[in-house]
Amino acid sequence: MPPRRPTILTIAQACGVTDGTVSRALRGDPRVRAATRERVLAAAQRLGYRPDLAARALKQGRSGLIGVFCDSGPWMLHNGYFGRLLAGLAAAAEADGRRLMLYLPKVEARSDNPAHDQVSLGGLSDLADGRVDAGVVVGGHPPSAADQRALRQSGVPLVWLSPNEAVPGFSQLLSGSLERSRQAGRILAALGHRRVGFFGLFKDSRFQRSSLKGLREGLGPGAKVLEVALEHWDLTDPLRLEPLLDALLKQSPSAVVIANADQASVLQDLLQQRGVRVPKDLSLLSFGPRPSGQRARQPLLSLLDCALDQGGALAYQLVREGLEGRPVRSLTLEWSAQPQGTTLAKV
Amino acid sequence: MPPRRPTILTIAQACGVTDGTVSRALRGDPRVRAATRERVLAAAQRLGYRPDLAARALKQGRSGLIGVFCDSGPWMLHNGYFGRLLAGLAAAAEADGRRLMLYLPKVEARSDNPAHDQVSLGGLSDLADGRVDAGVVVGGHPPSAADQRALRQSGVPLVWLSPNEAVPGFSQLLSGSLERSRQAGRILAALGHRRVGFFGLFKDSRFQRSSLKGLREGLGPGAKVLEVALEHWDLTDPLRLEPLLDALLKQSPSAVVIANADQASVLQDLLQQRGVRVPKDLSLLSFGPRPSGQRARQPLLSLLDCALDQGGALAYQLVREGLEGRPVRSLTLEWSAQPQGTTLAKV
DNA sequence: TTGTAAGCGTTATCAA
DNA sequence: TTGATAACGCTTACAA
Repeated sequence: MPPRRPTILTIAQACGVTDGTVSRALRGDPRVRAATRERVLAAAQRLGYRPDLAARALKQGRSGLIGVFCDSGPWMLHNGYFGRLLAGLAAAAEADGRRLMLYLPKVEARSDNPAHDQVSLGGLSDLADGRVDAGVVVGGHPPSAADQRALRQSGVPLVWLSPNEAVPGFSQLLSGSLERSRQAGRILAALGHRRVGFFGLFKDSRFQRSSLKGLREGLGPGAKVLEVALEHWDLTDPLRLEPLLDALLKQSPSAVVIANADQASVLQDLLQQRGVRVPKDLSLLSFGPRPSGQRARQPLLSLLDCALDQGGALAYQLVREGLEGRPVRSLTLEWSAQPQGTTLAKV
Repeated sequence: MPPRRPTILTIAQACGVTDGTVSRALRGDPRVRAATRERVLAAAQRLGYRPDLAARALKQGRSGLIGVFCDSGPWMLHNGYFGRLLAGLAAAAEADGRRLMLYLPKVEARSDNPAHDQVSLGGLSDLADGRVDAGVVVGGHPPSAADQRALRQSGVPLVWLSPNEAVPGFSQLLSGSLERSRQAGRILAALGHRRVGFFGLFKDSRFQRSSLKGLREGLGPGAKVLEVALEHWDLTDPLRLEPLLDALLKQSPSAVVIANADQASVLQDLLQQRGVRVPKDLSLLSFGPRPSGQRARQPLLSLLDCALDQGGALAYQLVREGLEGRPVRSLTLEWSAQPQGTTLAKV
């Protein structure tokens, strides 16, 4: 048996005081004699005491933990977009004395213990398990009515980090797909482009619809938008992209807007293989931080950028507001007006 | 005031039984009458009861949480290597009914509350705050003696995910930089390469030393290894890489081994700009999963791959062993023997 | 300035 | 089969 870790009572006995006094001394309460405080601190040091934050959380009713639910699995952690957002969120939380707890949807149901589902459904409403003070939901799936009810009832303030869904009653950080696409449209219109391809994701998804809407608005009347919708999360598989690209090229666009920057890299390579010169024959414009492996590309992919670290901090700001009981509200990520890169040309 | 969330006692009163009985009913204890159980379950359902896992953890002495300490900050989350490893770890933990809690080193010290440091040092030994059953440390910094002592004393089993450090007394998942470099050397030797450049990181770091050692062993006697050491974590900045690359090229290697695959992408671009034909003039070999934006490259970067998701699962395996009190041990990541890609040629 | 004691929500032991 | 009761480690009125 390993010796149990020292508690506040261990120290109390070592110092000949009671646990209440030790607690006060450790927390810097002024109502304790200087000599006593020193004895207590010395003993704590000597015994290697570390406060049990779980017990403290139970007593105080708050844990200092923020739950993060990644609704489409762990791959989000190393995704260029969500990963950066999460990193920003984590940094902001940590700087404010809170930590992140990860909740992932359950891949396979564990049915070995019949009571287990009562404990952990492995779903969104796990955020109401009493361990976190607030939650952040990252991803696009709209929550089920039951989950929404459970979470609303639990009183845990939630922030949604969704592409574009509007979840009533919760704070949200919207990705701004409408606004950024509108900006892209304006930039291309100014260069004279009238036939513009759009490489997006999932036909008729909210993301796709708002992107197309923004692009059309930005381009202005009379312009033609050629839609491509990849029906799969694997955005960079050349085998999936090639037929879509070839179909798009047949419609001879003068520019292509690509929702994902990693995907844009792959398309650059496919275009080169086809002898399509960028930006002479075709202009390219994409979004997001430049993929790290792409920084020496010639020509350099033009991007509308977004400070995703700051986006994460913004999400944390909403979390704080929720914890303070302030009313819910929505923020939208800001995308830079100037596309940096060299894959844009006049038509 | 929002109504407090229902507890086990709320249910007990609603059903006219005691809290003990409710607890038993909910947890599937056979020593409870079927009729009672049904009444309890119905009430739990109706009231929207969710067990407070924090309280349960306090009582049972284990929380089902694994602490993850990222020793060089949140950027690790979206790093191609660590991010994937973490994702694998998270998935394995979740499948086993445990969740991950993130610990990041504190960016700036909070000195507003003098007692705060007693509570949260923002360092490695925070893993002993009583909230996690075990910890995973990801990164290369060797732990301070004080941290090691604190953690050993706390009894929290720890697994180190380090490039190559050996931390005595703790389980480790080593990256296998020695073995993979040896494999790379053998492959190049078989193709006749005798002058091989190595693009690594931090001169005289353990990582660098073991990589060079493995490469030399694999190449065999008489071969010449030309070392390049980037002295910065920003691996893909073209401005930093260009002078190093030019210096290397002056020594006319016939092949270059590049430790990081993102970096290799940038180097591919820089080589193309310099008119160096790959693999005709220079063979390239790197490690790790192919960066997603690079999948349509011609020629395709040759890589020794490693299933990092499985690596994460392996790390979780070590965590489990620690929780079960089994002795500590070290595992090493396995790198595939066959380099996939087309940037290798005979000399 | 310190001690006492209640309680956070749960589980577990012992009686009944 | 159920009820009382004592923890788990900590905080915090209230009393002394």
